[in-house]
Amino acid sequence: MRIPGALTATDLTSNQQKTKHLGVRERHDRERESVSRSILDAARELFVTEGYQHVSLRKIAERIEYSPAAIYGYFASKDDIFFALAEEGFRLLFMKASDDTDGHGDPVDDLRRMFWHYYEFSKSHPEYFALMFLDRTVPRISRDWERFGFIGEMKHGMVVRIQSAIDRGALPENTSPFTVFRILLTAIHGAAALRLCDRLGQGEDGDALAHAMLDTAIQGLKAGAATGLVLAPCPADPQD
Amino acid sequence: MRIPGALTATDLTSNQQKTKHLGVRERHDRERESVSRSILDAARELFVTEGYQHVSLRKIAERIEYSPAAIYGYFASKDDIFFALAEEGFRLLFMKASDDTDGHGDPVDDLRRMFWHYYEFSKSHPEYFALMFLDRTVPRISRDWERFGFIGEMKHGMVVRIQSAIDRGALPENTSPFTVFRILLTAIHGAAALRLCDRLGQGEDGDALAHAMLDTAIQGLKAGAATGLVLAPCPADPQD
DNA sequence: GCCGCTCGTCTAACGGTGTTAGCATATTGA
DNA sequence: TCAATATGCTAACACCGTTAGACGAGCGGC
Repeated sequence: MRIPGALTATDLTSNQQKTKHLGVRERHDRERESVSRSILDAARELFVTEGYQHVSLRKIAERIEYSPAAIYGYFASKDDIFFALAEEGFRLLFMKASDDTDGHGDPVDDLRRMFWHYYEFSKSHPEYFALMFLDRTVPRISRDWERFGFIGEMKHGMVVRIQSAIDRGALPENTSPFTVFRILLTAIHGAAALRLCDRLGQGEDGDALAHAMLDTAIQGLKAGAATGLVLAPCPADPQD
Repeated sequence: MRIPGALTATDLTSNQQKTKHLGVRERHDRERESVSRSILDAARELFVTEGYQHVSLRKIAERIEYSPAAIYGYFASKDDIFFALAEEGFRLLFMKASDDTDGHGDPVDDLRRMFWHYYEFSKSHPEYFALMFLDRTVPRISRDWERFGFIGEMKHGMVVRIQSAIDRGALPENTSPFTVFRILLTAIHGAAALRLCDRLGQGEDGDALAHAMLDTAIQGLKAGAATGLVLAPCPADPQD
């Protein structure tokens, strides 16, 4: 067994003996995580270059110089690898979206930028995006929404920012921030999905479409298309 | 060789001899089409019940009581079967959308119903819809848009209806019907895709979201969010 | 009527997939 | 030193899309 980039067991033998048996399990855990990490890294790189569908466990195993069966010591199935990568994807999207918590400029512009990140993410990390929001072959992801607890926090943060924009006059007063969240996400998702699934007309500008779609939806909300309407907030969310 | 529902060769032997060699090719063609039809029927039924990804040529072959290899006499590849089904799907969507060419009631309502069909189609024919608008594993479909010539006609018909709605005051005068088409299609596509890909919150009402999204987009266009903006009409379309 | 020929189907296989069983081995704790 | 555990491996199972080659039925021309 070779674990690239990690200390081998023999390197630490003397240290381990000095400290009796303390830290042995920790080293084990570290080694396990190292292999697990390399599996995920290999899978991610292969997804980006070869495309989700054409990546096999054998290719991943070959890349990390392990046997295909060895992977099952770390992940229960191929789905589980995708699952772990999806979590990384959500953290990535969350980081991108939260690093410009402006909230002091034009509130409409704030709304726009908030959801534009979603579209940008679909371009910069297409494989992650497909995994998280498009793919119908990894069904468990939708059943385990709540397993990613931080998604709730992420959503909550955006709802707060939306409420702030409403308070600053960007949208009519009696507009539900949940509804705004849903509507704008749906709008930008439509543009992102059409572009990523290659369903635009030939030569059509996806960016222009996404921009126009977002503007149109915001304008529609501004005109009060959804005032008084409350699209149920996800029950899994903290009701606040 | 058994072709269910079709006359066997021996049944027609006497007739063929009476008319010398006339009609032999026609019978051949009929038989070919009958088998081809049964392949498509089996594939469609299996897609609906088992889901696109889990249908194999072997299952299709078993269903029609042929060997897997026999299918290759009718379709060059598994992709080609999907391709043929996609064409059926577009014709289906076209029929549904064109059977209520109203154009005399409320023009806004006319717009709404026009695109609501798209959403309804995504519910009534999810496998067709996924094939036509979501799936990223059948890449040739996007490269061969123009192979479905009638899609151009379909689009044209909708653009005409949109222009009619504009003329009747549903939207500002200097609004491009192409832009309206693109925007509303994107909006309703977002809702349909989120629902079909199972990415809504648990218990969230997809219909309500789709309705609100469509209304919001129409309201936004009404408010002039896209006046003067021309999202390039697909070059493959007849420029009119 | 007989002989090539075409056509359609079959069996068998190739190279691939996700996954599992069982064996070997190295490292652990006593 | 010895049993136990962990973790890798090989080999296989049951699939997949696809192809090569054999076989046989029906056809057109002689």
